[in-house]
Amino acid sequence: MSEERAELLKGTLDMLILKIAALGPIHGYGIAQRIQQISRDFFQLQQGSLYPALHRLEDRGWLKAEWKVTETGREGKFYSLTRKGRKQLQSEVENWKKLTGAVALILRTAE
Amino acid sequence: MSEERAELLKGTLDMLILKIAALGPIHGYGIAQRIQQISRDFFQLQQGSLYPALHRLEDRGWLKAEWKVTETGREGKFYSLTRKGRKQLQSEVENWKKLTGAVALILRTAE
DNA sequence: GGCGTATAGGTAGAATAGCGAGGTATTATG
DNA sequence: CATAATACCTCGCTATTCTACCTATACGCC
Repeated sequence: MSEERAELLKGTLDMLILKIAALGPIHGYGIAQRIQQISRDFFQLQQGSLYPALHRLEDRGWLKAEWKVTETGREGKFYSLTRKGRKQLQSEVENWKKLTGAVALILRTAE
Repeated sequence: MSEERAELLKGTLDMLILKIAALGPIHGYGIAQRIQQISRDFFQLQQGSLYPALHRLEDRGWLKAEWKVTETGREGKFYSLTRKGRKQLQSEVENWKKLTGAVALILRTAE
């Protein structure tokens, strides 16, 4: 019954991954670490969510991947945004702002 | 290919319904209308989402329902928050703030 | 040398949410 | 009398996320 569950990300995952990848080529494992660090441990991205998401984004033509060697000397799949991915990120951010704005309107409603 | 799709609510639906119901007993159809109005048409709650959600919230003991007659003279199922529902709403709002805060941190990250 | 941990990749199956499409019935309006 | 709006509902599909697994390599430590 201990409620220490790892906080989940409701549909924002794609946007967050695209945003991190937009900062420069980065491998999957690194994306998860970055998201966790920047969010101050709020988001704890599971590998079972991470990798399927990366493949999904690649399939949709928003990310492209390239195998390279990391600083730590192992093989890693480095992802970067395509032009389509950059557009997608823009539109997702825009929609996110509208959505949070709409939610705020409702939450602000007084009794 | 016209992109006039009805905007969706990513996991915020329960919170929004609870919030509207917290304003006073209201029937399902009215909840959908209110959400749409207050959000300035951003959220267009479909009935196929609405009613299953209401039943879900009732099953979990967050809403209680009562049949009454509406102002327009028909039968309607009026929902109001239980004590548990009030707690749930509080915690969902709190979590929502944390989540949007965490997302903001990541989106704010400069190139 | 051997062991554990962190790093790096992945899959499979289950649960869940939301949506589209369909249905019923009543009241109001032209 | 037909249509729109109100009010309730269900079924089946899809997409997303999670849990639980699996593999392999590099590094530090005993």
